[in-house]
Amino acid sequence: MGDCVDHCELAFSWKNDACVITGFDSFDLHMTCQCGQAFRWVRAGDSGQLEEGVVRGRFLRLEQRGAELVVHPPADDETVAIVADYFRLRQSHAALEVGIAGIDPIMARAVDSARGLRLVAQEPWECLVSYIVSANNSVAQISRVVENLSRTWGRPVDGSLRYSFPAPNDLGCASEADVLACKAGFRSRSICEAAGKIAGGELDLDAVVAMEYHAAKQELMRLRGVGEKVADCVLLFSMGKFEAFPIDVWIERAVRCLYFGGEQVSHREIRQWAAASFGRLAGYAQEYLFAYARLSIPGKLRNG
DNA sequence: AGCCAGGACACGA
DNA sequence: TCGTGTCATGGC
Repeated sequence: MGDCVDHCELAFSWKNDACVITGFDSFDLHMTCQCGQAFRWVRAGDSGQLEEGVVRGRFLRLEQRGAELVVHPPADDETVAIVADYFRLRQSHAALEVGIAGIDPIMARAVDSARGLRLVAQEPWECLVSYIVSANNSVAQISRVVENLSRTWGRPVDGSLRYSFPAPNDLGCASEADVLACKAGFRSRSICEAAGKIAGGELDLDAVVAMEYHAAKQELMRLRGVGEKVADCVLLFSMGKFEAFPIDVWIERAVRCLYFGGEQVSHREIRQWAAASFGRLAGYAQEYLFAYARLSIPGKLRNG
């Protein structure tokens, strides 16, 4: 069930320059875009029905109508392909959710609280910078900084007022003071160093993608500002390493309260427990737990 | 005013 | 290998 085999046969039909995608199973566009794994999606439209974002240098304007996903113009073949790929629409997600919900009653509740939540296939470089920025930061602030970086060094994206996320080369030309002006704070130095190392070929993200999970994690952690948690997020959200189990304050709280009776648990213990409990699906389990924990703000999960 | 936010790092024991 | 203070920045 975690083999990421494509199961869903998608159908595409064009109406009025928009493309309607059907054929996918369990999928919730807003849940997926707003859960805090990616930072460039904006809810738009009169009733907040749209999700607008920039992926691979293209402006995407999406709307879900039940079992239909509408790609608003421009919906050329490449754009539609990017959408299907980004949200992994060919993957049978319903089957995966059944598998996760079947692990234990807590996971059943977690899946139920966020059904249709997908792990998107982000671009590694953008994801890396986003999660360097995430250190001791809030989702709203991370989005702001990523948007500032794009506006400052990215390229204008056709059909929108948005900008592409700058390539390592483009960001590599920036001074630390320039990055600081984007409100990146104490993470500015880490961003500049990462851009320099990747632009200079000292670290090859394509090579990291090809590595086995643990080796890939060690490689990413060579970068300043990249510890275990950030590395796991990059591996999970942009490199298809679904055994990654990022542990942040929310996950620690959720695991401690829901599984360890409120007793203190070290990150090392949580990692071992997650690997033993969820195996290759750890990343998906983590994302449902994260959504479940954040949904129960403020404090249902606090202190046992 | 003080604490928290999808932490990492240097330091000391 | 473990805890602790610190790092910008903004919201509550």
